[in-house]
Amino acid sequence: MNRARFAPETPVLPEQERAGVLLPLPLAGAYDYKLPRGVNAPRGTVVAAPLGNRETLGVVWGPAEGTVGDNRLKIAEPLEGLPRLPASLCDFVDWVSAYTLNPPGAILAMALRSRGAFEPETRRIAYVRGDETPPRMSEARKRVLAVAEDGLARSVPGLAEDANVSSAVVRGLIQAGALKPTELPEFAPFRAPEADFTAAHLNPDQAEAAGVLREAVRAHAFSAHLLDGVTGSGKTEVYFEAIAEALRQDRQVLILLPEIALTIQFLERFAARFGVRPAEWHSDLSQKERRRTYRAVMHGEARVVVGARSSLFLPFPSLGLVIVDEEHEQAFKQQDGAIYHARDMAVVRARTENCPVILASATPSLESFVNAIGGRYSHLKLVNRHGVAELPDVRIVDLRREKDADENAKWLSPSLRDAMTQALAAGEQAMLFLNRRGYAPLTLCEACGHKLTCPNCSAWLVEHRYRKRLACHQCGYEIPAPTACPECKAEGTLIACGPGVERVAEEFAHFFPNARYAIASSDTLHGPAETQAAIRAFAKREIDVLIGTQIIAKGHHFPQLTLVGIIDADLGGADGDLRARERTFQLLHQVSGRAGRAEKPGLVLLQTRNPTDAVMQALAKSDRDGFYEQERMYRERAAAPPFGRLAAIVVSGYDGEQVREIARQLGKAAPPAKDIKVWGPTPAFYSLLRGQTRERLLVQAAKGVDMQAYLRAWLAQVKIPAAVRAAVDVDPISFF
DNA sequence: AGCACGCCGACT
DNA sequence: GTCGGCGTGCTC
Repeated sequence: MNRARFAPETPVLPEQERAGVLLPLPLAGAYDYKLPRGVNAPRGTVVAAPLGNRETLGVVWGPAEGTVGDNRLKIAEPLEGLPRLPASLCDFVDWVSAYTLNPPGAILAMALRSRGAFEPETRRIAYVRGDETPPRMSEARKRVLAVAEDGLARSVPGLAEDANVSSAVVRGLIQAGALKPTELPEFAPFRAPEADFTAAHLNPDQAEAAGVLREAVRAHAFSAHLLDGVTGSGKTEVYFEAIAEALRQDRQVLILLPEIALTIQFLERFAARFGVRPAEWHSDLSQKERRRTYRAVMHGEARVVVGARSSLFLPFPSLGLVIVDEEHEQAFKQQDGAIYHARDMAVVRARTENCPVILASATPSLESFVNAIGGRYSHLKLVNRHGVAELPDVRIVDLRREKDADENAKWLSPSLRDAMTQALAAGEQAMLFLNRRGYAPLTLCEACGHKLTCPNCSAWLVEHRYRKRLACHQCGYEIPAPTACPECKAEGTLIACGPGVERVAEEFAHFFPNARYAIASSDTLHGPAETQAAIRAFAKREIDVLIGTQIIAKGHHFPQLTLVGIIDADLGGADGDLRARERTFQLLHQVSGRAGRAEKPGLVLLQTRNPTDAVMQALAKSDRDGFYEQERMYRERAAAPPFGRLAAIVVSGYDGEQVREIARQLGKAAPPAKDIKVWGPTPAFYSLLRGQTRERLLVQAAKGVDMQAYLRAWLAQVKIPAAVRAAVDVDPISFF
């Protein structure tokens, strides 16, 4: 690490400064360190801190606490030549720590996640043609000089390779002065997006929303905005205008996308508007790319960053706008390590940065909807659908009533098959949607009733017939599909229960042997590349029917797609989860939105056994706001979020008995409090996951209650052994 | 998170 | 008799 150097002769000051230094480790708080004599390091200063027999990064967090004896303090040395972490980021780390009940160092670790970013820059020496002519010339030397003629700087191995000589030849030429060294910058710089690279063409709705957002960016103050517009209404163009304004104001922008939406298409769209791609931040970046991007953000050189959850913790020195696209997506909820919701934390980050935040969605989360209705967020509605005549016609197919003459038909109702026949005859495209990967979600033995389950998880093994394997979708455990029951050993008695996309495709192929179709799901055997290929083939009309999971619900506009069949609209509605209905509505609404084109509205067939259910009715009547209103009232009556508060504690570990014991102790230790109820412990939905037993406790509190204070007081009562983990999830979104 | 210290099995 | 398994505890 590049520490500051201090001459040993530095005059001794009367007092050596001490400071509280936060280390990126899950420790209870900051540690006291001495600073080198004469050094005064403000909050945010990055230091190299000795710890035990090693050295770690740390950040000056505040004044020393003084609880540890002066003689035991080690010296933390500020790293030279690097900016401090912005004070606003330090405040944000503290806030997230207090809110999620994670130690501050654990949150700081997320902000220092690029290991190499604080190492000194490596110098890269390259060579160009020098002034000297070598005293002795050879064929090999001539070739090298010929390569160098173009004036481009190359490394020694680069020159040797291009000239097809050994590096000894190159070195000889360097010695002779025929090649001279130059220093290359470590990384290619990020090019700045241009606010006015192309002009936007906005309809009046869009222009109005863009005006509000531009004004908010110019205000340099916190404000929150729900950009609420149906699929195809042009939300992206609108928030691009806010980005342009932030660029004009010389400020940085963070765009958060759910993992799945981080696509080439988005980057290209951005480049078309601003001239260059934005910087990217996500888990697949190589170490080098991380370092480059982190440093560019830290120096203010990366102006716009598009990232997944973890980009929230980047050290922007002048953040002027935060955008969360598809803000309702569950993918924003970080479930391991520190548990947090990136959408909520994005609002907090914007507040600590004193800048606006835009939440964009066609189907907002109920929380955001309530905030917008209640006036806490500005509500920017886009109602016009670009290039599409009208909303699709959504019809309910009551599976209880449809009698099927054809006994081969298990998942495709007569109505759906008829509509399909018509669409294909008219030369149009169709989509079949089922949010379930594989062939069948359950395999059981007809003879003994044994269900095939994962040995590490309390989950069924899902058959993947194409691969001839059974797989656990929780932990990745896989076995070749057995021919005999592992329990009773009977041969040929295993039967597949229920449909997955592969099985729907099989039935489709049976009824439409001449149709061209493909399956798209996130399965790794077909691979993401194959899934993208299927979607591209569909877009290019090389296939007529796309059968897939939620992967086909997002993005993409298919102009010839007029029919969407939803195989099982009830899936995911019955698990008793608080947000199950909201999620089902969001997903089905999104899938339905795929259907329709300029001249002809689309048709959506919704197969269900609960035709009177509010979700189905809202979809059939295109009554989104009615559904939200009903859901809002339901939550309000139940004092459920956002009208009440929830927290969950998940106790997990490999020793099941120990886990249950600790969970019991926690349950007993819950302090009685007015307005707070504690439920459980009960086994979690997956009571066994990756070999770990899991027990769950749920805390339900009235809206004004200080949930964190209660949880802290409670958890302090119980000693949690190292082999057991008690993970606190404030504002859980699913009850798993 | 690392890393050391500390008590119980198969080996240079 | 040691080398080494990872359980428990500490790091300013």
